[in-house]
Amino acid sequence: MPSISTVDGLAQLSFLVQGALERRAAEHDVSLIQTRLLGVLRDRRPTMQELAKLLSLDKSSVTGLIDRAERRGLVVRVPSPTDRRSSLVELTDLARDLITRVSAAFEADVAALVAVLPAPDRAGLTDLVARLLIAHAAAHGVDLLASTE
Amino acid sequence: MPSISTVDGLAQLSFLVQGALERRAAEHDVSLIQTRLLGVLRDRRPTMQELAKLLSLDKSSVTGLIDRAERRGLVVRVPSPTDRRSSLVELTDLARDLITRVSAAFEADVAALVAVLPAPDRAGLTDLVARLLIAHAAAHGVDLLASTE
DNA sequence: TATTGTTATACTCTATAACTATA
DNA sequence: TATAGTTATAGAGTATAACAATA
Repeated sequence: MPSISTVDGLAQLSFLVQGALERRAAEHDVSLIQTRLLGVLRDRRPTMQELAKLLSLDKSSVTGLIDRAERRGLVVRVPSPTDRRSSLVELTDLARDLITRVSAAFEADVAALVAVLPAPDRAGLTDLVARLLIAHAAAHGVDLLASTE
Repeated sequence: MPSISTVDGLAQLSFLVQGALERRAAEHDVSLIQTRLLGVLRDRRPTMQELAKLLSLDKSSVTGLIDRAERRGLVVRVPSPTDRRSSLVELTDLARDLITRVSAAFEADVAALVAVLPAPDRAGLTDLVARLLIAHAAAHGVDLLASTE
């Protein structure tokens, strides 16, 4: 059997998983970053500033990102009630529908990927991955990267 | 303990791994796609056409990608000896140096990530991931996605 | 005729710097 | 003065369509 190092294996797996997400998003004509945006907004209503932090982007990049998403009817800017300089960004129902469908397709992809493993091994994998993520989050603070969707 | 589903866990892990690669590449002013390009060229000297297939890009996108890489001294176009319409693309020594350093830093990142697991668990993870990748490659043909570097 | 690669064009995504309007 | 957000600008990355050169 071809031996794969831990590093190579995780790297290849990450390409596989990201590729699946990108493909499923593309089916609905959204990019990976737009998908991440929608995912982040699923349970938040941040300011542009906060969004920039959440996505690790410059504020001017967020302006463009939200402009395009708003033009497509996926998000709306709501004036902040407490600061007249500031806007809050929130999802539209259209976007909620969209991410629900993208998520479902993506989850099916990943489920199919791991379906080749017998159930006990699958459980073992899930456990090991969870331990990695928990240890990483503990070491680096709550990591934003999360929230696929 | 927070329970994480298999799908969510793999998705989050993939963001973590890709983020590390992207960060390390950025330290040397190369993008993720340029890094993938260099990785693919490490053991190949493909035509533009073949490169497009390997990277899942349109041929016109590859023209631009190679233009920019060539301008930076990372690759060269060599006339094909057998077809005067065609060029072969190959790495320069500069690029080999670059990917060696990016790879080393990235591998250290991933090694640090998995270092929290005891050795036997780490071995178990590697084995499970390898089995996933092998099964996937068998089902989908040799998958190009591979070749992190 | 078909294939290889480039060019023209258009759009997304990103950052830096300068700006406006609040605070 | 400092902060929130936008605009102007520049560049990477991507695709489609039309094209030139070669097969």
